[in-house]
Amino acid sequence: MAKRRKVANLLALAVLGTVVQRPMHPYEMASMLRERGKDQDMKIKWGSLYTVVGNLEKHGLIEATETARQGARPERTVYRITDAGRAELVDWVRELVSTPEREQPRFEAGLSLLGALTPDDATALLRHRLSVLEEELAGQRATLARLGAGLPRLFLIEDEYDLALREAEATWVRAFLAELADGTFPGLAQWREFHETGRLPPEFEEIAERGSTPD
Amino acid sequence: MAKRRKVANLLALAVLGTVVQRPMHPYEMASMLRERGKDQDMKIKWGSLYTVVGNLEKHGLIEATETARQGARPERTVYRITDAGRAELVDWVRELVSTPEREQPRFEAGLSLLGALTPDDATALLRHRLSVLEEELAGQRATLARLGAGLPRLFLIEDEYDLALREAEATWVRAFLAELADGTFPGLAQWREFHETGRLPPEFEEIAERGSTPD
DNA sequence: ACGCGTATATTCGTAGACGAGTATTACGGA
DNA sequence: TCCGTAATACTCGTCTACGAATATACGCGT
Repeated sequence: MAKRRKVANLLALAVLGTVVQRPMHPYEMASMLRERGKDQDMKIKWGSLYTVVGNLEKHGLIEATETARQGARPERTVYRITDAGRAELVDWVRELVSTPEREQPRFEAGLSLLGALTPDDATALLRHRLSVLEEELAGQRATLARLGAGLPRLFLIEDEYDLALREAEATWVRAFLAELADGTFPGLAQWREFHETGRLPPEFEEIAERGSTPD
Repeated sequence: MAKRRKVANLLALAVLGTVVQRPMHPYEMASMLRERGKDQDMKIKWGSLYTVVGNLEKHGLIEATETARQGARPERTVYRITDAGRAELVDWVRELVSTPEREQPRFEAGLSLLGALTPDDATALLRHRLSVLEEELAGQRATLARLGAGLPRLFLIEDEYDLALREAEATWVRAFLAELADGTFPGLAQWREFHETGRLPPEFEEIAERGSTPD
């Protein structure tokens, strides 16, 4: 079992990743993260940032250096990474890269309860998802091409990976939609029937009672 | 903006998904979830379960019916879904299905700091990841085939989706590894140099200083 | 030279997530 | 029949995440 990290929040990893470059104060870390677009989705959570920095310090992964004060403002504490911090950073990245981990994406949670919608509703919504997805993909491809011109690939692999996976998602949704649209999806009739009559077709009752994956 | 849910935890969605079938007490919900393998990764978090059930009740999405007591044990409260709960369930699933959302998978976080490892280390770790992934995929394919025989596809789409995405991940990792192995990955020399000399090649210094994605 | 919007920089309170503990019952074997 | 182990069913306390509030500095339009 991966020994659990003293500071588990992924934001802490990002912080270590910035402060390894040069000493910084928290707000500066946030700005650097923001500049890198590391945040676009996960918008900087100020609360967490200071908690996490505090914890990193408590566990000796970073340490305060100067605590300069400018004008009458609260003093900005500048942190520097320690050897332990550097070690933790490498170890953490090694773990993340080497070990696939089952995550629970929200879409999957939705899919697992897709039966709660009517087939027609599900179809319409998936179509919507697909079109948004396609738009976003176009944008991502463009950005990647633009940045790829001036930056080493190494700085962009996360984006390449993200793009690849989202493309796979789009492909999957398209295939699923096709089956729904042309009626070849097996069980479509029963699914529809269930929503019209409000009852499960008899052959499913026992199935619904127990779980669907009796491992 | 998606109005935020009164109860945001995804576990709450799962709970609604079980209790919509018939009234249940918390422990029973957990068992049903476990049976469905909904947990294998996200092992049931007992603490959260009762908090979440409490919150669902507080917001009128479920309500207590009988509070039977057997023997001297603490009374088991049985909950039933309300109309509001049913509405919330459908609305939530609709949202999850219709709207792609940027998530932050752990692997991606690792990739974005891949530069912290040496190319050789990264290669070895990715190979490890790939082999674990392949093994898991074989397992998933087998399970899916086995279950697919006795269950309607609708009950298994999350698994199909998950399989498809993990396959895409494996494919991507394979391609990346190939580039690293045959040395065609651009910037490989500089990456290696950085770890040998401890300094960035001059052409990257300015890049490292500002962010990599000046959106 | 004076507001005023925006960027800088951090603190604090609270809701929620979760691990670990607790207590009872059922069951199977020696 | 007696004990140990597994399953049932929950409670509690801690630790964390995060939103929202706060307060000052700076640039620029008028």
